[in-house]
Amino acid sequence: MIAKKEEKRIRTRFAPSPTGHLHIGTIRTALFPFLFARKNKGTFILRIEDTDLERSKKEWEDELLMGLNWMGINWDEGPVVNSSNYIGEHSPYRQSERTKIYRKYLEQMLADGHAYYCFCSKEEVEAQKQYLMSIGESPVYRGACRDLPKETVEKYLKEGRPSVIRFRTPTDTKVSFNDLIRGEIEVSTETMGDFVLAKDLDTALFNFTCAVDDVEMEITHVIRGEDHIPNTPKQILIIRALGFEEPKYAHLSLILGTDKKKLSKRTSKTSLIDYKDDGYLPEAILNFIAFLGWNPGTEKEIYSLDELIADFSIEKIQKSAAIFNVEKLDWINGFYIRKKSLFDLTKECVPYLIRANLIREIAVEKYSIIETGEEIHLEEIEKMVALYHERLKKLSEIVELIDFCFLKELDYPTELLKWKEMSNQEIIDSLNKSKDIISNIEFNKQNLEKELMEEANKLTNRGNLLWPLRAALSGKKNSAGPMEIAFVLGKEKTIIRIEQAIKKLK
RNA sequence: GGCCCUAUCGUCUAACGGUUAGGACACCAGAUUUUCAAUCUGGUAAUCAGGGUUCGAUUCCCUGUAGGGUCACCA
Repeated sequence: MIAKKEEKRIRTRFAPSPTGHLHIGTIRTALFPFLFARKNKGTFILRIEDTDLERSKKEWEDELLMGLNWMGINWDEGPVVNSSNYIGEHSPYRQSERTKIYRKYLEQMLADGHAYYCFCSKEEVEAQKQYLMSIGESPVYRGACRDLPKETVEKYLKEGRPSVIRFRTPTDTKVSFNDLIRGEIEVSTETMGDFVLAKDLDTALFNFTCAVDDVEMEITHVIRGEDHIPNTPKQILIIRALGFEEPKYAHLSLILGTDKKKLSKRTSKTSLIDYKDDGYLPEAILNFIAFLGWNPGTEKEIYSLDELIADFSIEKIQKSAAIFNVEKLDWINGFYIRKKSLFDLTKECVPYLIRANLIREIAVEKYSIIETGEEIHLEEIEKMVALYHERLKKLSEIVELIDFCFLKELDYPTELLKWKEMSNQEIIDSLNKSKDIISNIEFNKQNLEKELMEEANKLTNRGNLLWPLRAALSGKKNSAGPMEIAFVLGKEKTIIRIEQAIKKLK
């Protein structure tokens, strides 16, 4: 059955090159075309632009794929997977596997005169550019090879002279396109010159491969970073020379660091992996990144991926660059952590505790505490995590927050036990009082709370009882409350810690 | 240097040409509290500058300024 021809289904692509760590800004240029495709029930394509064999590495591609997967940005098309390496059913398209396609179009352009061989040396080209720059003109190639007689070209080729393939850019005309985000953009062909399409028939370069693939893959909307604006007219020219119609374009602004420069390692972490390791949740990063340059026009700010898809629209994308502001990311991350179930949160915290050498996994949901050798079940760790569920901004912080729960003896200055103007003797008395109460009650949360607070309320300042106790139990200036901690620690450990503190004071 | 893009609180941003220029993060103050968070309440804080167009410009136009991108046989 022949399907009725409907209006073009939307197809977008994300076309990264695997030449380094997966940048947080790269995630954003993946997210927007993804959202646009999903919103419009279209197709989202992943195309790895690895024509630069020198710089492209498999490890970077792996990191890229894992990162996208972690964020929930999945692509729809590509060669069917036959290795177990991928989580999705398709591996991405790779330009390194498409040289035949590029060759075909290159030959076509050479044959119809849209492209030509150039035999100028790098030095000649460079010198010309320097000169043009010095007289205030666009530094572009305007070489002699453009109109080399056919016979000369063939002769040179036969001689094996080094050459490249250039585009015969139409002179003295303008290329314009309607950017979906920025509106009309017009560029004169005089400012681009005859740029290089390929080093040779089997080594096509970026502008050419990109243009060819966008039409070959029937991309309807090219959504990419602002840094590609200058490439767009070139690619449009190539596409038209090939006899196709160009897609629509939308150029996203860049993410800037706090120094208002392109986000770089100088001012913050830049790779997604670093954020992941630091304990940022994918849903928080997603929410934050989406709102850097986009908003729904309402006051709703918390968005899941599905909600983003539902409300996404290209018109709401901001034209200006946004500064990456970690404080807001921290806030959103804390928000998502608070929303997480305690069980899930605990499971995500465990790897951090293991990495910090506080515990070691010995069986499913069972661990041993490194320092004491004691066995501990996930449920008990859960109680510790619960103490800080509301305070946590990123998962990695859990280590410094609950490390005291796993230690045999705490190391802290005696000074810490002192609340306001208490004397040593008063602190000892206070701790003894707490110890008596804890020793004599039936040990549970309610009793702890009730008896200790009752005693504290008798004093002019509750801190006189509660501060020394809390400091003795946690060894920290800031922590959760003493009753909560005592309950998590258990009766025996609680009493030992009070005794240790008293000993310190004597 | 040429070309291109951008410009609202410190930051992310909202505002059919008519609003006391709104919200969020951060910050400050208060409430709560043994501490630190969390939470609640309140507050400080912005239309880059100069010209137009208009009865009226954050909004439209021009110029300037500032910032960014790009000018590879990289992508």
